[in-house]
Amino acid sequence: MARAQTKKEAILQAASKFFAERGYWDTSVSDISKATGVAEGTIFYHFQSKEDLFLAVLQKFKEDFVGSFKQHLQNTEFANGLEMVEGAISFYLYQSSVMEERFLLLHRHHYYQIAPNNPKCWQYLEEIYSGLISIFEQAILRGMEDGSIRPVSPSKKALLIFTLIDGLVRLDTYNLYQATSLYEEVIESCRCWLKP
Amino acid sequence: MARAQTKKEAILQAASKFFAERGYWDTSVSDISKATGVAEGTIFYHFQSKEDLFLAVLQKFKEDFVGSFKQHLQNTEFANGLEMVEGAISFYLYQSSVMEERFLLLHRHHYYQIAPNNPKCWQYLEEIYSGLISIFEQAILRGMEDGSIRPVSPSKKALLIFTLIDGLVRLDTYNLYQATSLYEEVIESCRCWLKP
Amino acid sequence: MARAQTKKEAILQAASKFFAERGYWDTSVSDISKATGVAEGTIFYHFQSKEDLFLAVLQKFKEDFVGSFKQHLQNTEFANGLEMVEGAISFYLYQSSVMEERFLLLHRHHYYQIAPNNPKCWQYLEEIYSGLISIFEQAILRGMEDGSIRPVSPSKKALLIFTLIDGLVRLDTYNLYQATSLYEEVIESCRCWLKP
Amino acid sequence: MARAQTKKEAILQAASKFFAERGYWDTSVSDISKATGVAEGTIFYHFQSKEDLFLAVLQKFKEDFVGSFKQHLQNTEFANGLEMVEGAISFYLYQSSVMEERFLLLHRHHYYQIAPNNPKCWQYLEEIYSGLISIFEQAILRGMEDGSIRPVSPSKKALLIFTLIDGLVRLDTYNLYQATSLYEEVIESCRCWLKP
DNA sequence: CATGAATGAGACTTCATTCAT
DNA sequence: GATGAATGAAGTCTCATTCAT
Repeated sequence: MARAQTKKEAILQAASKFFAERGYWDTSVSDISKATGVAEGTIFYHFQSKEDLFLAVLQKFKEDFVGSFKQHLQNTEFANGLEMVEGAISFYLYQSSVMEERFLLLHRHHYYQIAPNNPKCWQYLEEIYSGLISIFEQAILRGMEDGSIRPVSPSKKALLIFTLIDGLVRLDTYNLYQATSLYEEVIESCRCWLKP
Repeated sequence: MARAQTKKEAILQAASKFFAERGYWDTSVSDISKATGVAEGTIFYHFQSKEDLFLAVLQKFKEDFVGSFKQHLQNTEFANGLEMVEGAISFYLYQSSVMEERFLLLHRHHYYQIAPNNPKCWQYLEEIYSGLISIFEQAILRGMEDGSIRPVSPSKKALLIFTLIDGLVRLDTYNLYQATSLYEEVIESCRCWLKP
Repeated sequence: MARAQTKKEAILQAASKFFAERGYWDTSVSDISKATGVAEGTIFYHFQSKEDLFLAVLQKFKEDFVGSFKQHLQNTEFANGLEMVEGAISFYLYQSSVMEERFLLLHRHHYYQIAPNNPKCWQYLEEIYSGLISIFEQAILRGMEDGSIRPVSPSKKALLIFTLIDGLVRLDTYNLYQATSLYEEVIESCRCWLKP
Repeated sequence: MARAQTKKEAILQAASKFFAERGYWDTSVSDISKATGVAEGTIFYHFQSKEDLFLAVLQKFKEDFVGSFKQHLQNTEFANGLEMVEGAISFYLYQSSVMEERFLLLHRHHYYQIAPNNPKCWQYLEEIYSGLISIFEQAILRGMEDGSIRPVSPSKKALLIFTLIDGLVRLDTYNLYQATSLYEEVIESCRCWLKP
């Protein structure tokens, strides 16, 4: 993690870590204060409220994660659309093993306690999910164009694929199943859905 | 919801509802007390602690949900294993539309804050998941025997199918996507994985 | 401890033990109920309140302890008054090493929180102390008559001797000093006060 | 009592008074809050817990009382060691009549419920007692050197003398006996133990 | 910009006591 | 005689938030 340049950044970083690892309700403003060495008052100087801080963390997460995902795929050469889908799956599963923290933040449930009464939270959440799903959708579209993928409903299949791999990561994060060990099976199963 | 016969049942019912809808941390014992008309002290007379109450809710959920699922499949005639898999998928998705509360309880994240320090919570959680997944596994095994399903790894495919539909229900519950509208697509996709 | 014949006795015995070992405030009626297998309601059937139960324990203590002390001295032959004083000291220190529980009850401070508002508690307490002190006083009187003790104020010296050995037992009970190891020194010191 | 300069001091003073007069268990944090006009939350801001507050009170007591005792003896001229012992006895008995509160805190039993599980409490307690006893021990040593006291075991006699006068103060505080009226008798009795 | 003492509402929990059975 | 479910007041403690500096 890059060293924070300002107190505001330090707060954001620590909050990110705590919210991901312990969850929203189990993280106190005092925890963040102690971990950063920043006074409690200062946190409320930079962020209107704890909820506001959470939203800032969520926004940063959205930009970082969805952005880095898109960028990775743009910087990589894929022979065709099918391989791009597989590349996206790989990247997602790989990220989950090296950056568990990020996924914990995504899979924590606290959104759904804040979101119903907070349009902004709701908006970020939708943007994250549709951002991720659209990545798969576009890969499928490309595959249909280049013939590596048979004619399917791109949006529906993208949704299914995303749901599948996100669900696996979740089971993994909770230590219920060593789901990522299913890597070959997952790739194979998705290929089965898409190949001509 | 059936009217509770005893105060203990009433507490259990109200706690179930609150934990599912609001989550563990956002439900106070006082909330349950007010909703049931039972004194706070009475709740602690019947349950050692709030966490103990949560465990009782979880156990009841396990017995009710996994039990009713298994029973439904036993009471229904299926032409072959593949149809049994599809029946299980249908039942799961149907349940999610009529008993949203149950799935909210299943998908809440609070387990994962309690489970690490509470073996019993962990045990219930594992039993719920392995109970549900084994339902699919057995249907696949039957299908492989009667030839309606091609040779696959039953445990791996069962895990994938469960992950897929459970993930869809989750997105639905959160109102992110009208995932159950994908019913036909899901059935078709799973058939693609299994048919000979 | 003799097995209790009635529930009331069982309550009294368990309460005695708990009040001595844990103190009044750290003993709950529920503790006594669990330890005896007697229902909580039953305790309040036999004793008006927790304070009332405490008073019953105190009264029993008074009768048992002061009584057994007096009896021991009556049943023992002493060559003269001085030896009787020494015998009383021995008995007190010996009791403290074999029946620590009794002394804990005596030395616990809770009396002084109950006594100010409860004449009965006050009365028991005075009776216990004056009972014990009068034992020493009478031995001194006997010693002055038979010439084994020089002329002193019996009441004052009795009070000093009692204070001394009771204080030592207290330090011992608290594990602050191995006070009973001072046995020889104590006997010698008291003899110094009394010998002709 | 000096007027408190800060809220923390005010809390400490009020806690001191309550713990001494009513004891630990019969003093609630709310009592201290009401008596000082300080919010309950503030008490927990300055002291981690009620037990922590008690420890702070105990430490202050140790420093104040043992310190002022030692200082008094240093600032007073004594003809010899025996007179110094008598001076210490006088000071102790005098203090008990003018600063009853201090002795109540010392004689309360609550230490012995906290100390077994709290090394710091245990340490303070030992320091208080050994501090007080060593005062008498040093006076005896001086007396043995200057010949005003006959050869005795300084540590054992110091312990006996302390136990005696501390026990008397306790009986006095509890209003069981007007023990300080025994002043002459006590002095005479100790002299009997020590004089050549 | 930043601080940290102070707050008070509300959290979980304990417990002596009551009362219908 | 005996029970145990039920109570509610009171306990300790947490925490997001405010405000004077």
